[in-house]
Amino acid sequence: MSHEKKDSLYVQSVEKAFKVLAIFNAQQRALSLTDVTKLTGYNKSGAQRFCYTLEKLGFLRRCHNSSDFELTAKTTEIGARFIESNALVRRARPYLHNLSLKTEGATTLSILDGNEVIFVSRFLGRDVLDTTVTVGSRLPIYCTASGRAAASLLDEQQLDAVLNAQSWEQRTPQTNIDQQQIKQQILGCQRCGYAVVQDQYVMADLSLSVPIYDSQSDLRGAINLAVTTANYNQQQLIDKYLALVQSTARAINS
Amino acid sequence: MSHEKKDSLYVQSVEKAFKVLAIFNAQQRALSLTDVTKLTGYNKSGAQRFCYTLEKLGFLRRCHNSSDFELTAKTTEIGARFIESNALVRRARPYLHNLSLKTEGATTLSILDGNEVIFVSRFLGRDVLDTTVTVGSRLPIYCTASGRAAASLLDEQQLDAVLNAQSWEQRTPQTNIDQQQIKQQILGCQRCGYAVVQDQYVMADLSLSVPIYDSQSDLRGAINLAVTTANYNQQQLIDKYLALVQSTARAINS
DNA sequence: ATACAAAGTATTGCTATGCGATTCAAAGTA
DNA sequence: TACTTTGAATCGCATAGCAATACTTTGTAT
Repeated sequence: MSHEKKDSLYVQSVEKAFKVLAIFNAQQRALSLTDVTKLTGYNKSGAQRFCYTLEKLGFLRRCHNSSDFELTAKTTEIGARFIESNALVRRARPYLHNLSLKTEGATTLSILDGNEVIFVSRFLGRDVLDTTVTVGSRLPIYCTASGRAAASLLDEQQLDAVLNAQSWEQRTPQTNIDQQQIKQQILGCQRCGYAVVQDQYVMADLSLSVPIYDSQSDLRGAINLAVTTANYNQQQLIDKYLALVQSTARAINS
Repeated sequence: MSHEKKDSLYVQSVEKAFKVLAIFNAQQRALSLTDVTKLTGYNKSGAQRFCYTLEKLGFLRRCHNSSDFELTAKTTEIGARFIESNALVRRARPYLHNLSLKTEGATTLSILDGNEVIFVSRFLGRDVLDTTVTVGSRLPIYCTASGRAAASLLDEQQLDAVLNAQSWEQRTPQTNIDQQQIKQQILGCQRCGYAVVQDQYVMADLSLSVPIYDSQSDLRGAINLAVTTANYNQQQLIDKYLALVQSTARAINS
């Protein structure tokens, strides 16, 4: 993160504040001041100042009956304005909704951001394991269909850079963490125009993704249809819905 | 916002950075540096410094083929961690999903934040006008069922304060902006335990809300079922679904 | 109960950081 | 080509943010 920014325009306090917000997550929902010092590396004064400021601004609050801090609903506001304003997201939404209704699967639009994709639109159908992933969730490239499809829009040099930066965790017993194999699969997506991934990020998840490139905004991403392995296998999914997902992507792209 | 904070713990740069992010919205998606100076009141240098910093941090980027700034998908990340970590949101999600599937309407969970509610979970059904509102959207109390239901959990003094702070816009030709009448309606919700609102925020929207209080976290909010006036009138909606929405709320509360 | 430890809160003086004025460069207009 | 407007870079100065420390509260062990 802080690559020796001796940059006179760079306001360090802003980075520090965001770093405090960034240490909160599902595993660390409630953090004391001393937790914050440990997780950020700041000293007591710094942690105190930034927590205090973020509390005043309404992005942190004290947990009920405790002096610990937690995120507030207000943290969702900034991102919501992105979602509401982004042309690609707005354009894609009705198509994704429709696709979810027709297939009863979960549909998402993701956008490539750095070495991961971020979910920016999501519709859950009947046939879906509702995991905790939501709009705003950041997911790796190597073990998600969305990630692989989006990454297939990169040239080989960019792709290598992105793959080198993956954390390569064994998320499920099935997760393939062989970088060379994944690279070949993504290059395969480049040719066939879609990615299918099963049991790689969570078990029982079977996903079919098609890349999306918005030339207007120069954003790379993918739309994804997720179903459960209880109801489909890979071939069935492709046979039944590949054409539909691809035509949805075409509609969004135009 | 900046109520004379001569507070030595308060880091003003953080506030300034968030203010820059806050000027972006659906109407103002792409802003030049001079736009930013005008909308924030900062001078050229300040606007430059904060835009530069936020760009480095990845929350702003340049629009394609332009020097204007726009929000990035990364802005959704902080909020996503709230959504993923908040106990109430996690608990409510499957119930809301179910309610949406059963009714084919759109369901939401909102949380009271200051003088508005914020959508923190949302499921769209078949029968729904997909507006631009999403998770993270901030909505007024006076003209939404969610807002009124949530506000019905406040005592009279708090309620008056919240109502006094509303902006009382005539959002549709039907919007009731009579503060006294709205107050009476919210006091009515307190007694009957639900709120029904039609055509107040957008036309053709018909919503039924029940308040939610999470004693664990001391959060006040509401769940909402929205359908279109094309398919239901108020009485039909109540007859058909009030009991279901109420039992959903009970399930979430326990 | 009392002493002790640990965590949170408040204060203060110092200086590095962020400030705004200004200059420089580029792009768009007439 | 001159002129206007906007964005990028530079630079001393003062103040905003810093770390140390003192104070207060809460929890724990004796």
